[in-house]
Amino acid sequence: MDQKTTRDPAMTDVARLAGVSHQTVSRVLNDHPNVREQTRLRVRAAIKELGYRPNRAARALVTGKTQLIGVVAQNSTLYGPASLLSAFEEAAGEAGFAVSVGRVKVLDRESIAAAVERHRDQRVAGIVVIAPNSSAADALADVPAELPLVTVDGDPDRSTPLVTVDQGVGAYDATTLLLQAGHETVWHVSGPTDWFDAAGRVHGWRRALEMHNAEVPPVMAADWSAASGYKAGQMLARMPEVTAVFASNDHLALGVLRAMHERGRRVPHDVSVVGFDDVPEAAYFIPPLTTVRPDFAAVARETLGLLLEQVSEGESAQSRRTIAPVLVQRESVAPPA
Amino acid sequence: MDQKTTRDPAMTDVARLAGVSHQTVSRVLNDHPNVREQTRLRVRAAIKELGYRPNRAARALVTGKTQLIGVVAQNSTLYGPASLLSAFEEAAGEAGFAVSVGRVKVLDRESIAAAVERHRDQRVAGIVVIAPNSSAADALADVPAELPLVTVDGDPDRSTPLVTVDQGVGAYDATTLLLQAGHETVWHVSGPTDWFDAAGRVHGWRRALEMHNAEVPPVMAADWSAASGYKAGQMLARMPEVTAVFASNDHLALGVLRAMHERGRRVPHDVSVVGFDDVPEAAYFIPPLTTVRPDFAAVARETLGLLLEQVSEGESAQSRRTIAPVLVQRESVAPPA
DNA sequence: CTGACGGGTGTTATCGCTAACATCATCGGT
DNA sequence: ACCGATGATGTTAGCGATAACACCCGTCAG
Repeated sequence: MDQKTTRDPAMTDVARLAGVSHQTVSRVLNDHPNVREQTRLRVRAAIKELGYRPNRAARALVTGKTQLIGVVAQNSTLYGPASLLSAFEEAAGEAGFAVSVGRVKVLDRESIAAAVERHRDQRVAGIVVIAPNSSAADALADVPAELPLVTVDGDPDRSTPLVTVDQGVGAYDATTLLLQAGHETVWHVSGPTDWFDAAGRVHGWRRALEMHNAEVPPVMAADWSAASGYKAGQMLARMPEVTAVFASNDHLALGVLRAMHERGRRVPHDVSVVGFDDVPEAAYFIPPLTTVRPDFAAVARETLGLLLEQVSEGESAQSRRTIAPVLVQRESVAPPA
Repeated sequence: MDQKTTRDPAMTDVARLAGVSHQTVSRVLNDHPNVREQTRLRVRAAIKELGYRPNRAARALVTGKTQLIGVVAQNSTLYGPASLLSAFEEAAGEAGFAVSVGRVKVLDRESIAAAVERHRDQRVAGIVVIAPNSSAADALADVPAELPLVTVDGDPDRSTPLVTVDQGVGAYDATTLLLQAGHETVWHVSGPTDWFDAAGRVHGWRRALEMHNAEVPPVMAADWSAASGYKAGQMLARMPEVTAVFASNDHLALGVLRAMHERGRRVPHDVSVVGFDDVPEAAYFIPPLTTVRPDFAAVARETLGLLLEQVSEGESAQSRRTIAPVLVQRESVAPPA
């Protein structure tokens, strides 16, 4: 009954059952044109009957190509990167590619290089690096040019193919919303300054202020955590002239919200707050947070597209794609009192 | 200068350079004992000089085995699952295995079966399924028995190899802490009842209450979100007899914290609260949250170990490993007023 | 009527590796 | 000095696919 040692059916088994050569089976599998319809059907039936599944290793060996994409990402559970990764895995899966993730503890040159090496060992068709800060971007210099590579959230000033959320536009829109509500100026609690995302948001915020001839207050630098948002919020809450705050992400915004609340400054009645990311909880903050929503699924799709272009055309297209985020208006913004 | 068409060096190239046969190179690579030290060094040098890297496809073809592990996980950004996945990828990477992640939108039988099929197409050495609820666990019946499989966070009542956090112990400890602080009983805000994690925590909580002859209040069922924690918290805040709450995760706890705060019930002076998960922000909640910390890295290690055991021994060990979480005491627990 | 053409199919070589067996020294025991 | 055991290495045969070419057959133009 049990034939444990029975090996999986191979192409020749299918060929024998269908009464054709294995090469014809291969042609059916790869949709070659010159196969009679009747033969095609016979082969298909045999494949089904045997439960045949092509051996990717054999195919990779002869073609020299795999259907694998390597991703290098930091070992973090921050909402943005995690969502992006998740979306990318889904998009790649739908396109018939498997995704191999190489996690890295810190984004330094050495770790990234090692992760890239591991992926090359696997003969991946291409690599995606989520490189949100400059040390990560630096590490990409080591990647051999012939390996298809796309950077996500990387350095906008570099020439590698890059897909990123348009931080500037998102921040500009958020800031403008606050100014148009009537606020004289908008304060900003920023993410870590060596992150491109954070830098881009600072830039967009400043541009909006300048565009409206508003005073540009000093940037409150923080990391991405609610804790640091809270600290920054405590300072802002003490300053009566602060009536509008744009936080670089929703967790920072949460910290600000809390600090304001503790100080008795009501949001949005006394102070308006806007975040960035639209984390799932944002709609349930008190008050529900107006924020900027990046389309991670779109970023993932574009990344995959750019990578596959390089894979098939061989050329490293010096290309860049930017995804505009949308402003999600909820209840944390109002005109100044 | 540019030899684009030059193919990667193969084993025979290394052999030629080292003046040995390709088989000897293979022996060096696989640490076979019968190779003279001097030869070994010569081969190593040649490998280095050529920048040779073994072709995994060729090896997989002849051995019939890959160094790939498939993971099936839900496409979610919940803290627990995301941390677990991240830790697993790291552990597997260190053990020389690549991880291919198959994301699934919903944990139903069909989606999971499809994801498993995709992994089988890739000839993965084994599969890990993060199966936190019963529909996911049901789907595992379809997985062929010969494929090494480990379930994480799965059904404790099933016979598949399983690694999981000891929800019962964690909940028991949390509840006991509150009882020993002097509270008459402890209320519980639970996660979705079809999740094994949530069920296990309910169980541990109830066991602790019964052990101490405390009254068992009705379970407040919620999902995992802060929003639902807030709703449950609003009810609890209105009930003066409620002095202690154990929430099934930190986000729920956050919602409870907020509801209490709004109602003017101070934590921990009037009401004590304990969470579960120890999310990074938990230490910065107001007040810093006492919670239960699962060791995701340990779960990942055990999962990998169990899987590799199956891979190498062929037998599907009917095994189960449980990781005890630790109670992290911060400032959200105090004796009743 | 014939030869060029092209659609449908089979045959053979090959990818880069490991398994299995073959070969050839070297060595210790009697 | 002979012989089998052992160690170090080479030789050969696949693994399961695709690529390249060969082949057979109609069809159609000249």
